[in-house]
Amino acid sequence: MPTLQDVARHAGVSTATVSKVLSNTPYFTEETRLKVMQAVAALNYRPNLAGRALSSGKTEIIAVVFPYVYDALFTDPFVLYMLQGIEAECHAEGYNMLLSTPRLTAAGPDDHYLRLVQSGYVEGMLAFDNVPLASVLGPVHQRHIPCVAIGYHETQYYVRSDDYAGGFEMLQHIVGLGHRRIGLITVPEKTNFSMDYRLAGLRASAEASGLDFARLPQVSGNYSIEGGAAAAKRLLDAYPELTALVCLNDRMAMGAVQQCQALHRRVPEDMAVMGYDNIPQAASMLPPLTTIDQQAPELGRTAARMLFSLLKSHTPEPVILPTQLIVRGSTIPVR
Amino acid sequence: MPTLQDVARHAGVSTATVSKVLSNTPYFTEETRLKVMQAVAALNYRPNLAGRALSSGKTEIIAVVFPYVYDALFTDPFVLYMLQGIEAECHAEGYNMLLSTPRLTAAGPDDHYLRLVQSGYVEGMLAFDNVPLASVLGPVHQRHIPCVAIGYHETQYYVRSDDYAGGFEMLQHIVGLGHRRIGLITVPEKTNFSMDYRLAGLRASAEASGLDFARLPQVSGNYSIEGGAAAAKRLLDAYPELTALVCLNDRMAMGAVQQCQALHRRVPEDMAVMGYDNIPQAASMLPPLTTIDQQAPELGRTAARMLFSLLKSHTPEPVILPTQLIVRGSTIPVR
DNA sequence: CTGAAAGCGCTTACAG
DNA sequence: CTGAAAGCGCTTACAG
Repeated sequence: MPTLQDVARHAGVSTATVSKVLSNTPYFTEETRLKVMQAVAALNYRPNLAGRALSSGKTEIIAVVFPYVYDALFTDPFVLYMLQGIEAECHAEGYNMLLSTPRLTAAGPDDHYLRLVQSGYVEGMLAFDNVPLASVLGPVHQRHIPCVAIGYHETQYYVRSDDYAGGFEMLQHIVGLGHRRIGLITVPEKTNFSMDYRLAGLRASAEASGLDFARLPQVSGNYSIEGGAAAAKRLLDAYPELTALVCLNDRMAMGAVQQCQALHRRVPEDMAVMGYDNIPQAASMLPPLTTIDQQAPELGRTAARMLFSLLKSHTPEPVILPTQLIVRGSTIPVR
Repeated sequence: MPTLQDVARHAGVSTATVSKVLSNTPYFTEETRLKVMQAVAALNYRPNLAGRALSSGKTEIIAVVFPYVYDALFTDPFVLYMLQGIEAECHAEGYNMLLSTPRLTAAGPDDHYLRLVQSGYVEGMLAFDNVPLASVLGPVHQRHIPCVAIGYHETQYYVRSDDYAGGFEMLQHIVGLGHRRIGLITVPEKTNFSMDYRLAGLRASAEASGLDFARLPQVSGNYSIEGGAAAAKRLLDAYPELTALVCLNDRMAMGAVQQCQALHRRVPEDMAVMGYDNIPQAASMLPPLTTIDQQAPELGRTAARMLFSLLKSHTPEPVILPTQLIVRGSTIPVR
């Protein structure tokens, strides 16, 4: 592969000149600029990023960190959806995404991750940091690597979706439709901060409506479609009088809808079902799913934008993205 | 951050010694080895990968390339599912994945991608190269970067799923259940090699069964759930006598099932519906979807294994992964 | 406006 | 068994 040296030789200038012309330093005559660009084109030169990284620290790589816990990472469409927003920004800025999937235990992230963080390879990090068990940010802060977190662990730069408000809105919608016999499909507490805040929003909403939250039947569904279906079955068996199921994510809601149909309860006529996330599939279910949009692509996009702002030595403000109620066919007024 | 120099000083040896000890070169006394390791631990040293990359070309990074065409990349669970297999191997080998998503047009991949390929940053590549429009491999071969392709473009090292056999098996199953009035939900030809081969398999199977393939009603569904639903509607409106719908992927099959239910055709009693891919959601639909398993995680895992084999200077054989018919509740014998 | 030279942090023949 | 030294391909004060 041709190097800077080759270009310099070909253009009859010094390597310093080539380097500066290529990084758009002003103060060059049009003539030398032209000579350089022609040599670059003639040799089809592209910079060796390892060389650049070593001398300047610029690698044009950011790490996107998704801790590898539960099955979420590779089965939740939400992940891919958020990645879409990150990709869009990276592409616009000419950066590459390095996908890091540390194994996370109470002792912290694994060694492979530590190695990456301290490798000098990544200019910045975007960390999905939402597991109460442990944060992935410790080693990042220690090395002073610019980082934006998506989640609730304490840190300077972060983006969050307003899960509390989303949870609040959710129950408000259901109650507004006249439902009072409401079953909740949740997840084990303290596995994910967002889920805990959604639940807190539900609780506040229930109390604001004069419902006794502690009395609402609640079963944990473990995130998946199957988990949602199983939870729905347990709820409906034990509480046949229910008229609405409120699920903390769309996948569990999908399972709940299927389970209702299998038990010959029509959705929405006999049972209102509501999800959370607004994953792409939610709109194309039958019936289409009422849900809370947490703007997954925008979440990723905003975090990426903040990171690039940081890399340009600005100090962006944390962002809490609003949620939005999306009413579709799976919820109608109670009969 | 501490450097090799720091470690050498701390241990009272040369940098060459530290470097060699860390790369497990033999011929060192237990004593110096110990001194080095203690210094490494004391300083919490981790190698700077840019330095290593520059001097040895080893970066511990492979690029995973998914061309950005259609909506597939960020909406198809299949992508994430395959990535899971790749991640597993990378993690085992201590490598990192750089996710590259070149915009692909007939003129080839975009400039950002070319820059990456020639950056000296990636030790090897795993390319999802399956779009007839253009290949992403040109610049990779030109720079002699070790590369394994997942797809049908011509290249030395590749992994494919046996789409032709899968297509064949598919129709064979449906015909074996006694169905003769079969509608096909496909995609536009020449947008994706795998799809074309599945279709070729269907054709061969039809002919082997004495069916006139050209006469089977066929509508293009454009990959998505909505596309599948719309295609199913057009088929059932025009050909109410159909008893089976064969869909070239699971997402379209999901849409087809929903459409059937919306039109009050019960699945599987009134209409058998079959998909292809065996994405995670297929098993948890209602009814669960009969499909062809193309072993997505194994596809990614095999490709990654081949690449690591290449990086160790072996010459792996191309692999064609067998497909497997997964019979679930969405297909039963014709009445 | 342009260039000589040092340096980023590693690895690797080559000597001994 | 260990080390001195060159070199990987860039960038960046510093001079002029």
